[in-house]
Amino acid sequence: MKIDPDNKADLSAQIAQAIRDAIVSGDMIVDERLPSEAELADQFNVSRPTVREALKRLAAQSLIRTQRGAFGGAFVNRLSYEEAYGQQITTATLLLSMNAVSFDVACEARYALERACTPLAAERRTPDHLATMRAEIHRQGQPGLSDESFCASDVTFHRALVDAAGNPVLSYQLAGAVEAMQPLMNMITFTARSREEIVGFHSRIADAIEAKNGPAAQTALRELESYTLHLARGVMEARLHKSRPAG
Amino acid sequence: MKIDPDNKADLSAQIAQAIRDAIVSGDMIVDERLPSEAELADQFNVSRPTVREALKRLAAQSLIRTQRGAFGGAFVNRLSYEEAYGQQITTATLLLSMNAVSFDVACEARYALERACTPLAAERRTPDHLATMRAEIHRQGQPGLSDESFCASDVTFHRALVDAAGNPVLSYQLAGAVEAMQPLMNMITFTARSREEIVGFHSRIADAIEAKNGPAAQTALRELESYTLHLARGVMEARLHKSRPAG
DNA sequence: TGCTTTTAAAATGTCAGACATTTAAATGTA
DNA sequence: TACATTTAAATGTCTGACATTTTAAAAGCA
Repeated sequence: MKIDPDNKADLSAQIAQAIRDAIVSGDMIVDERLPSEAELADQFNVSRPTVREALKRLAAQSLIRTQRGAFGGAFVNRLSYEEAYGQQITTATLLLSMNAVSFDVACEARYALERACTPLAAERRTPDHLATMRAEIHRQGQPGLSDESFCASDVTFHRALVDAAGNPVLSYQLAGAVEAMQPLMNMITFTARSREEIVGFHSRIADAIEAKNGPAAQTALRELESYTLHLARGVMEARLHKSRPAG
Repeated sequence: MKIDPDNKADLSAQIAQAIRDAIVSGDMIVDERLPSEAELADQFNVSRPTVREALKRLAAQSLIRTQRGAFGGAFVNRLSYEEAYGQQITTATLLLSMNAVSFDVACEARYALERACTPLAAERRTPDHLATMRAEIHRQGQPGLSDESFCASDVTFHRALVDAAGNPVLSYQLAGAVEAMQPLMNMITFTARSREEIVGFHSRIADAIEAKNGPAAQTALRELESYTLHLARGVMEARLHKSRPAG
């Protein structure tokens, strides 16, 4: 594990990259302990603060975890699905907000991914998944539910649908797309009428999944996508008129 | 922007979180300059090295970039798709290798996501996308191509397919799944016969996309998935027998 | 001997201050 | 005016120190 002395980039970045490579390539295995900060500083011929900056970079990516005390140190971290979800969501959220991805594009991606899960979900769904979906549908029908809670319930419903596919990689991939869209969804104020419609779609989806009818679920999802887009466009238009009252 | 003095966690982690929140929530906008390290140190009542560790954490997530010199400093970074791809790929690769996701699961996820793109790709593909796909198919037919190059070409082909959908969010989502699987794919040694078959599937997919026939492309993808799984199982089995020659 | 308490050591976490390097603006000069 | 020089502000790095946490070993005691 060496660094290029001619490189102009930050030493801490180079060191982080060297260690990252060692981890990703499998040279360092899960739970293996890295040399202490002092030892790393010696190895790379840098000071301890520089090494620490490098380690913090890796910690930010959940590649390592640190433990204080004697026989503590930095250890290669087993990346859990939870941590991966978190990073995925942060990245997706930023990507959506900063690149000003349109609602249409995000919506399209989300439902396309979700439809990819439905055939598997229809095949493999457990009573647990169905129960979660039914419970959320029930909650969504409650009057007095805030828009935020309605959206949160919506997310839970769709996650249950995705999880029903029984493929953690798909769940991980979709977590970002679905959760990153939540702020955008929250901007939509759901009238009683639109909630009723959405609950209808959800019921159709749950029914289809229960009946192991993948294509029916896909059709319902497709219609839900159209409806969501329709709602969003209404909101955008209203906002546009509001900001230009003369036009 | 404040931190909890009673919190036991690393100060640098808390500071990073505070700044991250400010960025994600939109309190700090793209290209806005953060206070200098010295000023941040004052604000948070910590030393400069601690602030620096926090900033390195954010830099590792591409949330900020730093610039040296007068009027330099840390700036809120516009997360580019390229950077997001990179992080996505690193995370997905680790997730696959560390959690020992089976080839079957990864394969299933990849093709499910890819099939989600095909209807859009069939609708929107440009001559450019078709040309890329054809070029890669041609390359894959060349004798003397190494397995690594064959796999790389395979990745390029599938990325072109995904990009043809014209939805950057989908492209981003899939980059991880497809590229993270490459090391696993590289383990498979492709015989002349299997290459021929794969090229056949690829041609069918390209033809279907060109003909704007989404369902046909999906069918071909489904068969390609089965075939890939078949090849992989053969390799796994051979490896198993090799490691237990007595059995 | 066996258990509990104390102690010491090793590691990370934090701080202070200094110097090096880079960069762009401000200044001076032909 | 155009170019070279200076200067100031910021990050990058180093040294050395102290604080805190944690564990293992040593010491003390029944």
